[in-house]
Amino acid sequence: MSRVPGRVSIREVAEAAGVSVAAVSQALNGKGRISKATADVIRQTAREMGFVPNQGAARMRSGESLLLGLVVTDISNPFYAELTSEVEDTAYAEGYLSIIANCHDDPERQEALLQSMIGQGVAGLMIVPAAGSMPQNFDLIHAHGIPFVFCVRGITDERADFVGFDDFKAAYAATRHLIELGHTRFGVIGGLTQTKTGWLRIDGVRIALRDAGLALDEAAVLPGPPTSEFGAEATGRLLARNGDITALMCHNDYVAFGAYAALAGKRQIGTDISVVGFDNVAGSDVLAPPLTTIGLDSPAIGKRAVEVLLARIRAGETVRQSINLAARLIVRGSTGPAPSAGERIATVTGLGRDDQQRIGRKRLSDA
Amino acid sequence: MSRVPGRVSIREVAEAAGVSVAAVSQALNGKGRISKATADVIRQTAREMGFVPNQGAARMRSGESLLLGLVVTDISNPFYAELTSEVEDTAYAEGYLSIIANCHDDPERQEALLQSMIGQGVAGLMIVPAAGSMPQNFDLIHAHGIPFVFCVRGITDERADFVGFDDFKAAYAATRHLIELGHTRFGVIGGLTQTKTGWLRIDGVRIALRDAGLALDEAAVLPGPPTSEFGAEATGRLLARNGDITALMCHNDYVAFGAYAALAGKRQIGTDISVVGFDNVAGSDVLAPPLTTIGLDSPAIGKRAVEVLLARIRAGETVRQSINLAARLIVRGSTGPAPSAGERIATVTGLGRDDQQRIGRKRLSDA
DNA sequence: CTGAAAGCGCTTACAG
DNA sequence: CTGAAAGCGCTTACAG
Repeated sequence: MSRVPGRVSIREVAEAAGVSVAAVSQALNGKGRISKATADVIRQTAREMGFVPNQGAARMRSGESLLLGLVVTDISNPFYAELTSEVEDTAYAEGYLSIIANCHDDPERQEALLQSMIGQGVAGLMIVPAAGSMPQNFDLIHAHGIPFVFCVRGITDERADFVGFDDFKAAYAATRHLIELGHTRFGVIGGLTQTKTGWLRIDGVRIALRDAGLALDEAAVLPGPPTSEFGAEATGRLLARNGDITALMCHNDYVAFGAYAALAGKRQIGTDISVVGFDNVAGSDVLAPPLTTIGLDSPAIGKRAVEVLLARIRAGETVRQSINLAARLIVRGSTGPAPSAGERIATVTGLGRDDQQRIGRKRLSDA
Repeated sequence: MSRVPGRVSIREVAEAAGVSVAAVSQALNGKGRISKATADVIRQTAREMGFVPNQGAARMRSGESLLLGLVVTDISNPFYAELTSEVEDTAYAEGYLSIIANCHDDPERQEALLQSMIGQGVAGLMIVPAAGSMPQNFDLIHAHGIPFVFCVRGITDERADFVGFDDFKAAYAATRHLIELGHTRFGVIGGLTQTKTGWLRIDGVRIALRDAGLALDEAAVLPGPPTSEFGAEATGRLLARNGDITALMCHNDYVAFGAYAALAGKRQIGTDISVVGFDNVAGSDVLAPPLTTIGLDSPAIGKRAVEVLLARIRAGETVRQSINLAARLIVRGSTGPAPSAGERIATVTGLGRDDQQRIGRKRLSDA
């Protein structure tokens, strides 16, 4: 009925080559015992006829799939665009095609997507879990015996692998940097405490201070949404209540953008107060002063996710792993010596702006 | 063998619900004559059992597919990331899943991808053809009766639809802008003349000048690769041979970046010489001076491509269409009055840098 | 309104 | 080394 006239089946190839369909299947897949001569004839015939095996039929019979699924928040976000691109490249190199989709942080859409991907027969799934996802949102995948790996955002789900960044270590390193510049009074803004990422980043600051014999004033910790609006508001509150802080750790760069706005005309960033962001988003390097931040290597996440997934698909049951790639501190003009530290160091910037632009998207080294 | 234990088939649902497999199929697809009562029981049973229909099997029998394929140059390129994201969103809204892949401008990889996608049973394909693609590279798709649409880059292939930008009109508009500023001596650099895009952009300049009663000095037209390296080199040659030009049309922003480098210390951009780019890539708004360029609305391309493809899939054979979306001239500081025009206008910028950043990724209105 | 059966295009034991 | 047949999970005429 909707049978396409042009589509040639394995049977037609078999007839044209004068062999059985089994012979064609074996010749094309290099399996079974077939003489080299017959196999060559068959392959040649298949090529001439424009034969493309129906993978759905093959998958149905053999149970083997050459399809991987990836669900991210939003492909157009540069961070995920890079992750996605690398996932596709890595999967392709291993012979897999990728079904890719946006969930837009909507758990329901995420669930619908996952179900559709299962229906298409994916061999495995990579998921950046939508905000608010619960382990039971992934029951269907598990019931179907499909391996899956969480990326970037962790979910406490012992059935899946995880590949992400070490938020704790990154926050710890950024805090060390500020401590070394002589800062002792810290503020921390942004980050939802119901998320692991939110907690870990705050903990990194807390523990780094403790390890240096300093204490984090818990009144100067203002958790909240990861937005520039919140950043501005929280900074305003901090200035009113804890006006003596000299170091401001922001949950991410957007929160830091808000902090910049709130500090304008009140404090000199990099001199009176040092500000640190997280993510190294586009624009963070062209602020005045450029923002010190944490660079995350999103392609590395994508690559590792595919590797972990394929290992599980191919090896079957193995021990679950949680992989945290190190992030990189990018020191720019927004951090400087604490004002109390008498002497003023001339310039504390990492890469100049020109360097940043030249390095461009692939600016981060693999950790 | 590799039969997954958890996977439940339509037969198991039928047994559990005490009906035939045909009844289950009809109930789940809303086809055939089934009493509402039975259908409800069946649907409930299927849900409880976590039944997910195997689309490969369904496709094999019905010939209907819910899979679309998209091949772009590089998903991590922001332009394609936005296009890709919009394609996925639009396809999802219509019930389709998207297989997405990078071809990295490699025609062989493109062909391999296309073949794999056919094997997976895509209902239609969207392709940004790899540089150097020939119509015969798409014979396989055509032979399989799969509708396809070219995006962004046109290929002279009457079997496919096309959705892209109107390069000619855009170049024409940019040239008009410069003519209105009093420029009469133009240089044009970059763009491969074996590509349609290359020709159309140059033609736009040529015809706009002719329509204004001016002539383009063909000696000041230097086609070449769309890179900043070529931009710098070509600008150097132009300065030596046609030092009197006051307006420089660049094939794209990267070529313009090269022109900036070559002009440094020799001409004041926006005063001595006006420069126009194409694409509004990241960074074009933070140059000194910010670059006047053409903004392309990549999400609009993606959306239209899906619409055109679905129309063909659903309606079967209809007349082929070629859709050119208008681009938008973004006037910034790199274009100003021609130096001969006595009086100097204070500032000629479009959006300020802050506006640009605020508008961000979705900066372009749909044409 | 419902069920039994054929068949979509493959792969895989199983005979020869 | 090669072929005939069963069966993967669906949908669709076709009987009842």
